[in-house]
Amino acid sequence: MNKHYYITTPIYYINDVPHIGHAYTTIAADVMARYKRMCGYDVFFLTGTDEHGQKVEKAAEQQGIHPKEHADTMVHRFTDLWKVLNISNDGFIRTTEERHRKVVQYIFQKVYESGDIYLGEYEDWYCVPCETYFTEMQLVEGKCPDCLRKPEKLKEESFFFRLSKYTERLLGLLKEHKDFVMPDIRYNEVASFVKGGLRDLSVSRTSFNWGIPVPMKTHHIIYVWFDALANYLTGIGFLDNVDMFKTFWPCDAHLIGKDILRFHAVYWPGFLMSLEIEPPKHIFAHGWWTIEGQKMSKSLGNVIDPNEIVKAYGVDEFRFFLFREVPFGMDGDFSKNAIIHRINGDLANDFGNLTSRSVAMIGKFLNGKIERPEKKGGMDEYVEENVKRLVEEYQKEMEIFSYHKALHNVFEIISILNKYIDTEAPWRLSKEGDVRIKTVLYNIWNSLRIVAMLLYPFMPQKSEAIWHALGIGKPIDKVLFDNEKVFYFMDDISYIDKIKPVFPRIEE
RNA sequence: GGCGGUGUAGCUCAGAUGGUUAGAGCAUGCGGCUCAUAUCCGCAGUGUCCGGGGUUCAAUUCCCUGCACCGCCA
Repeated sequence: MNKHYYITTPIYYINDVPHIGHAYTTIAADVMARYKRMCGYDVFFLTGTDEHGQKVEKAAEQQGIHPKEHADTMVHRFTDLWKVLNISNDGFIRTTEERHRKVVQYIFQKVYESGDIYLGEYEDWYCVPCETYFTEMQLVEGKCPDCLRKPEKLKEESFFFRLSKYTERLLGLLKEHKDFVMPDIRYNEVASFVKGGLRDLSVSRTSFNWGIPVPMKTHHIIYVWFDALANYLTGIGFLDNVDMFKTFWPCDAHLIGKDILRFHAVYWPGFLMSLEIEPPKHIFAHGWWTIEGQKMSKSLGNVIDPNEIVKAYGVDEFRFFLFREVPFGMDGDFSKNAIIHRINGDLANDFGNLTSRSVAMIGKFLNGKIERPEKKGGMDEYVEENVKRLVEEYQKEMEIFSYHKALHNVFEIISILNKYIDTEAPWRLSKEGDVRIKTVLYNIWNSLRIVAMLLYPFMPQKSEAIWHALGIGKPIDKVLFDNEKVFYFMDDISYIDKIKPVFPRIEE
């Protein structure tokens, strides 16, 4: 029985222009997917697009095309970006797919039959000039918060999900699984929200048509979260591939932005409880990125296209920056200065230069091949022990999505290696004809090989490049973590010598 | 308004069941090496640990209170 791992991103709204936030969640999931594969797991990594709703309907109408046609065009903005960002997703789901329609209608029907969905009336405020709906709470002194005109009250027949019924069970779930919602701050938020009592949830609309019809009343459209969340079931074959579904469910981790926490941590397990399906194991909510210290917004015009960032700095550099700069879970700031700083400091100076000097020394002092270590001394033991220790730390941190700390441990190794070289001065050992140069360069070669592997989930291409520089031919993405985390001698390597910088400095 | 969080070096942050010189990275200054991408290594700092009060032999760390900022909810 293989180990399995199922990780998801949210499905992104097809009308949105992909930005750094979309890239962030997706890369975060990709990092974990790659890490878990390396650890020998059979991974299913799912992402996709949410293609229903009024906005899509309207956008299509304006262009005089069918909403599906509109979606078919727009979806490429996401799928193309995932190619650029080197995303290794195993599945991609679009809510307009037939397999999804079946699942959503099936579960709606089932929940309805169990009595957890009932027909009621939904009240809402609608500002005609702004063409926007508001809840009672959003109104400013009874007026539209945007134009301050008086909105009209709309009453709409709607199906409701009996969420209130699940308050106690949700509290139980939270109590038993302290890591159901991560990080801790988010757990507390969810817990206090549920403690406050839950209201039933409107799960259908009659005010637009673009969506999946309610099976027993087809002029009702199944509303956003009921439709969207179900993608996590559809994506792994809920109705059409029962074996696969059983293999991967319950989901190991839903990665999301903090804005959609409640839907994932409260509504979703509520739906699943009604369906008698196990809830996911973890919901991880990450923070937001500001741009040059400012909130990202269309009106400020500071929304950056991730494609542009990649063009300017490189994919792996971008991927690395996102998780090195800010603890995963917290908010962060993306600035030109910060990314250049990270690239020059961490990647070019510390790591890249370490790689350069190491391979150059193997070329110069050992004729391009590592040799079996002969004699130990100096920092040799210290280096091996610490690499071992830091690899273990790295693994612990990766398990709990502490990417930032995991990377910190990797850079600790890099720092030790730079000191090691300085202390042992292989150029001196060489001049003196000391055989220990074999040991020192063997240790450096091994440590670097391990470092490249540790960085692989974050920087797949650069890691592969470094393995090549180390003379290793086997593809890094097929490697097993446990086999590679130890020091070993390898005869079957190609000639190692000076290389072009893997991470060139960026001149400011 | 309710609940929760944060406030530590120029910047970003870590930290201690209370106890001798409060840490890291970056930035700054000085020194060293030459294998290396003018990279790397070493040394040097600097701090009213938000304000006030309390408990204690001893608080930046615990308690109370005030201020500021942030998050969730209403």
